[in-house]
Amino acid sequence: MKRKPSTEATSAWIRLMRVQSRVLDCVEQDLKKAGFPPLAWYDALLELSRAPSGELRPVELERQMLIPQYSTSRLIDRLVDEGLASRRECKIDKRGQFVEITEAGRELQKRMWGAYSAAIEKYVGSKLSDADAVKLSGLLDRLGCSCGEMKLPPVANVNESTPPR
Amino acid sequence: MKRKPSTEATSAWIRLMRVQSRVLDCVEQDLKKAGFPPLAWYDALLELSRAPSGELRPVELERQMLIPQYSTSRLIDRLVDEGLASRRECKIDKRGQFVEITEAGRELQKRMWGAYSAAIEKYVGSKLSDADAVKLSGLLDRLGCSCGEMKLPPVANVNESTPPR
DNA sequence: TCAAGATTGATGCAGGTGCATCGAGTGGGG
DNA sequence: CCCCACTCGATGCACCTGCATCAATCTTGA
Repeated sequence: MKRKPSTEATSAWIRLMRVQSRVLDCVEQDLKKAGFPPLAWYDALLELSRAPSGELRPVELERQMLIPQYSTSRLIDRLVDEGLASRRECKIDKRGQFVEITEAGRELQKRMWGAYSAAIEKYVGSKLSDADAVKLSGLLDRLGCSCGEMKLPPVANVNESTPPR
Repeated sequence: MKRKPSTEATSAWIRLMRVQSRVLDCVEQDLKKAGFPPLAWYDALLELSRAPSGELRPVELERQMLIPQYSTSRLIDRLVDEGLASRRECKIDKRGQFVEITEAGRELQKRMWGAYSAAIEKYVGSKLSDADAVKLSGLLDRLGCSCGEMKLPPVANVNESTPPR
């Protein structure tokens, strides 16, 4: 009789899986209904817009977003196709390149934040007091910071002008 | 200055997304490395094995698993292809059918639970006290039970003979 | 200096997912 | 009884993902 994971742990696991997939679904649906592209585009545009001169190496973007290399490569393709970013050659390392956000990209990112933040409020903010949100973050951090080893910023300086990291 | 979602809520949202994707990834990887199929197969086999006579209507399975209809249909295809389940006609409603788990299916489900439970312990159980796991479950439930309207069972009666719902 | 190995980014292929739609079958109201 | 609306499950299509691998370039160390 090993009983490896406690019933409590198992229950938390199940809820983690189900709740995030439901909530993510809801948010993505809201964005889509508002005529916006998927969240991944927002994340990429945000990272680019944050970067010193609006440009990043694909490798950097990849590390920020925690997605595989080929996935980054194709996401950039799509952004470029839509005129939201452009590829620029990298003089110092001819293997590499820079990806630079365009004005259209910056603008889309800002417009998306409107719908995105509304969705976060609707599906998360309105369900939890700030104190509970902090508790939840703390518990989640305990899970996150070790199966991989990425660090999220301590507790985030987020407001309407500098959206989420 | 609207500041719709508090920074606390936004931070919780980000962590929810990132942590679950990391943890899920880890668990799926462990299963794959142990030579098992994806978690979705396990979930389906579990639901089938729980059902009164080891069979369910696809529609039921769909509702249990919270996945779209076409997805269920194709998942069943794969299970049947691998001999883990079989389709049986439904006499009372000729549109429908029953899906019945096979012996091979039941056996695979049990073997997978070994690897699966070990992964849950590794990535969740070992990171959280039971009390914290309960807190986490409670907070997650507050998010889950309203963007859709499914109810997870109150807190789960899970042990080594009756794996997670 | 040069070969071996590591890093960057792209891509062919197989498979999975979402969307729309279809055909078969049911069932309820006129 | 029949027609219309609905439910059940399957499927064609486009797209997206993971995996393996590639070519180009950089770096290292003998």
